[in-house]
Amino acid sequence: MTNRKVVSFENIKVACKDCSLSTLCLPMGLDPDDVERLDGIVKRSRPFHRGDHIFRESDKFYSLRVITSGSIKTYTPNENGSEQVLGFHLPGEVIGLDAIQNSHHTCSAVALETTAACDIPFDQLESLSSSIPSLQHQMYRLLSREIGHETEMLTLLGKKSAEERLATFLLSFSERFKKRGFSASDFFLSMSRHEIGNYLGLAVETVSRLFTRFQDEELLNVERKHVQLLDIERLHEMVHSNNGEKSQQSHI
Amino acid sequence: MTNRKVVSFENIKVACKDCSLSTLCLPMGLDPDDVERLDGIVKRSRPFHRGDHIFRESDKFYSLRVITSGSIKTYTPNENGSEQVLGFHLPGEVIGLDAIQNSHHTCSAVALETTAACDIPFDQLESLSSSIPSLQHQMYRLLSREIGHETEMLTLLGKKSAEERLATFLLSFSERFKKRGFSASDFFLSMSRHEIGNYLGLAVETVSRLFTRFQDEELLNVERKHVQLLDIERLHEMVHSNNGEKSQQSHI
DNA sequence: CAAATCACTTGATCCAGCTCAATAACATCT
DNA sequence: AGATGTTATTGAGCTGGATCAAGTGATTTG
Repeated sequence: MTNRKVVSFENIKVACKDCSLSTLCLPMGLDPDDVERLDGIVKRSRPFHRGDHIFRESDKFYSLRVITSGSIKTYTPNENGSEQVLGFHLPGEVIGLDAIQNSHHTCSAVALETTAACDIPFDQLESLSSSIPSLQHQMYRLLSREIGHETEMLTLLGKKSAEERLATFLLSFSERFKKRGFSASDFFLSMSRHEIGNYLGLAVETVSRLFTRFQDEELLNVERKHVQLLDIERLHEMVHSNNGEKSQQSHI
Repeated sequence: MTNRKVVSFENIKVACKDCSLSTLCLPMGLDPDDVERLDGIVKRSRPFHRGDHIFRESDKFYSLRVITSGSIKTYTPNENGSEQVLGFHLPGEVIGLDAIQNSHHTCSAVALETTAACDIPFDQLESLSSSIPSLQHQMYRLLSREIGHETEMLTLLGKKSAEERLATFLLSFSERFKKRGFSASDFFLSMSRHEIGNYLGLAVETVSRLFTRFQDEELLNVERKHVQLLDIERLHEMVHSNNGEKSQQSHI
């Protein structure tokens, strides 16, 4: 999906200050000196291939990961083999935040394609953030933002129709790709229909039918994983335009 | 109840070290000295009455709040007057964490009954946490735990049946009351059926019918807001016992 | 106190999205 | 290239929970 030309993997690590993601990632808003110090604790992990796990639920938690290229999904495995997909993550996004609370991962993360990540040992990050107020601030914001995202997902799953869910999903990717310098209207989704459905609380068949319908309505073209949004405007309306339904209110 | 020597009569504040919630709240795991320092920035806010807002969506964010008595609900108002209930909060729980990200509240909080709260100015908390590593750690854990909670809600809303949702809801209150020294099987719910339904992604009527059915099945007695759980065991089974359905998996 | 309002319950009906089933399009392997 | 497995699409029919409608208690108001 994202052929970022970060030379080659293995040993070469791009310094944070030279990384194209620095405006999305932790260094955001830090002084150059502080970025340097942060850089000192960041490690580049080996590249992951499609299907490789970055971590698994109940693994001991050592470090946060920042995706640098590729994409991953996080999910909670259930006892019986079913799962709930929690999110799809693109370069610049931090995963593992849920694991801070008790030093164990509460979800699993798996690469959806060839993926590289930076590794930030949390204990070191923690002490570093004690001495760099803006880094601490950045961490608080990051965690808070994650809460905000999940809150939006709660509304999506609690109140929105299937069509609104898929539209929201597509627009989210559109914006995130755009923010990363890719096309907002022409991209590849690295996950399966099944995973999309699971994430959105819908059956695969529903997702598939919606794609077909959106295409019939000339909202987009879709060919397997390749999506071209033709009418982003109308997708937005679909999402915001009042779910204006029954005004579900719960008076005090 | 030891009073600190603070100005007004309304501002009589129990010191953190003497507060019965200290094992649930921020001071958890802090040295006495550090609790003292934390105590220095905590203010007791005026009591709120049923229906009073603690804060509203888009209000400027100044401080986190810790409920000390009573209960509140948080919700995101939609343009059209509908809303999504995000959570119900009991003494010892911290609200406002979502607002750190951009200094504005992203949800509203309203008292469900007469409620008191502590007020922790966030900028002061932030600088204090720079100099008290265990407080910083506690903050990271708190934020991470919130992410974990929301993650569980995502699974609830994405995959669970109405009956599983209500059972989960009841058990959550049971445990939280227990942790606060109240009965795990006999309690009052401060929110309406409507609010429960909104929170769980269900219609009021469904919630009402489920209460009736649970009562018929001798899982509980319910009389308006008064709930007595008769078979917590079976409620647990209902939740965990595999939703053993169709093993929704999304293979990579 | 009755009247009005609000919260909850119960019944009847409906429908969005699920399940089941068959087929089609790819992908991977030998 | 063919065989096998996986992923996506499409159709048909079913169902859990929503919606609509009516009634019953509580609670508040005058």
